[in-house]
Amino acid sequence: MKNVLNILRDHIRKNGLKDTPQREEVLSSLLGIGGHRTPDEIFEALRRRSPSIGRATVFRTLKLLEECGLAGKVLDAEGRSRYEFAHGRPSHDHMICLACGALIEFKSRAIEAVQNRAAMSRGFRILWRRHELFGRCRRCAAD
Amino acid sequence: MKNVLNILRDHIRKNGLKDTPQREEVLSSLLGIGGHRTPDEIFEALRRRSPSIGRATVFRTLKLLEECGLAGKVLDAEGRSRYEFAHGRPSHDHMICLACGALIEFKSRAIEAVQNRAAMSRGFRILWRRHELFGRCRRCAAD
DNA sequence: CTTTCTGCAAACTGTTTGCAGAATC
DNA sequence: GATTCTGCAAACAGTTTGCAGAAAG
Repeated sequence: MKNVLNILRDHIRKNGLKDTPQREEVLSSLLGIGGHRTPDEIFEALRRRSPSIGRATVFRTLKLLEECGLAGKVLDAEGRSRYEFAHGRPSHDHMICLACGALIEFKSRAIEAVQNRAAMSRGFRILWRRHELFGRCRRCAAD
Repeated sequence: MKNVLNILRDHIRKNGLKDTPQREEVLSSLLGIGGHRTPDEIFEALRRRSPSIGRATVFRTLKLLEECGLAGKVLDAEGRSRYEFAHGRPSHDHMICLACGALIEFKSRAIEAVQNRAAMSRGFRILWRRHELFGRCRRCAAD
């Protein structure tokens, strides 16, 4: 937790930005509630502790966290963005249950290898990936 | 072309819907302009031939085409939806150039195999997939 | 002649932006 | 003190919906 905060603070200092309580609160909220959250979920969670926080600040801060690698963005089945805490976590893919909304992470070296090979052969340089499987999780599989 | 129209007509009849010129025009426009298009691009293209067409009709019809398997939806880098003509085409993945917006399709049996294996082992049933690589295409690779 | 469809405008959702005052450096 | 940040409200983009009249079956 301390080191994560420091990553944020370093990024802020290096870029001549300002260290504000709101920015640290958004980060700790993202860390605290865990999982894959919409900006609004994070906003509502924060609002309980700091009722004066604004929705725009949450959006702006999540973008900032994304820039310094502390947060990752996933698009859910409807194209809404969801953020997850991302630092130090290997890149991973998602299975998204259309029935209950569960987000299951998985990772596969094999997929990355194939991605890299496909990109290479077309002269394409990958900057980031979106790999999401939509369907039904084990619990919802029995319709 | 004839057979594609018939797929649409069959779907319409089977579901007690009505066959309208607008619906056939949206389909032929999607076919005609090709590629991956936003609803608005299709709307504007159609408007040149049929100035009275409404934006809502295009949205409603694209959803209809998706239901009968004639159109597929991809989310672009910003999360906007783009449609492509889909009938009879094997499922495929996309590389999206962040510099010029080019959409490159590719397909890999290996990726599908890994996807299926990963899903299977977690009791997950895949209904559809989203697999998009974002980066720079060959032409834009030299920054 | 019943039901569905269209085009329009208004509503809605998720996100961004302009601004005046507050906080940080 | 200069600059950045916040919270608010308004703006915005993409998409959906309610409705009255038009078209299809």
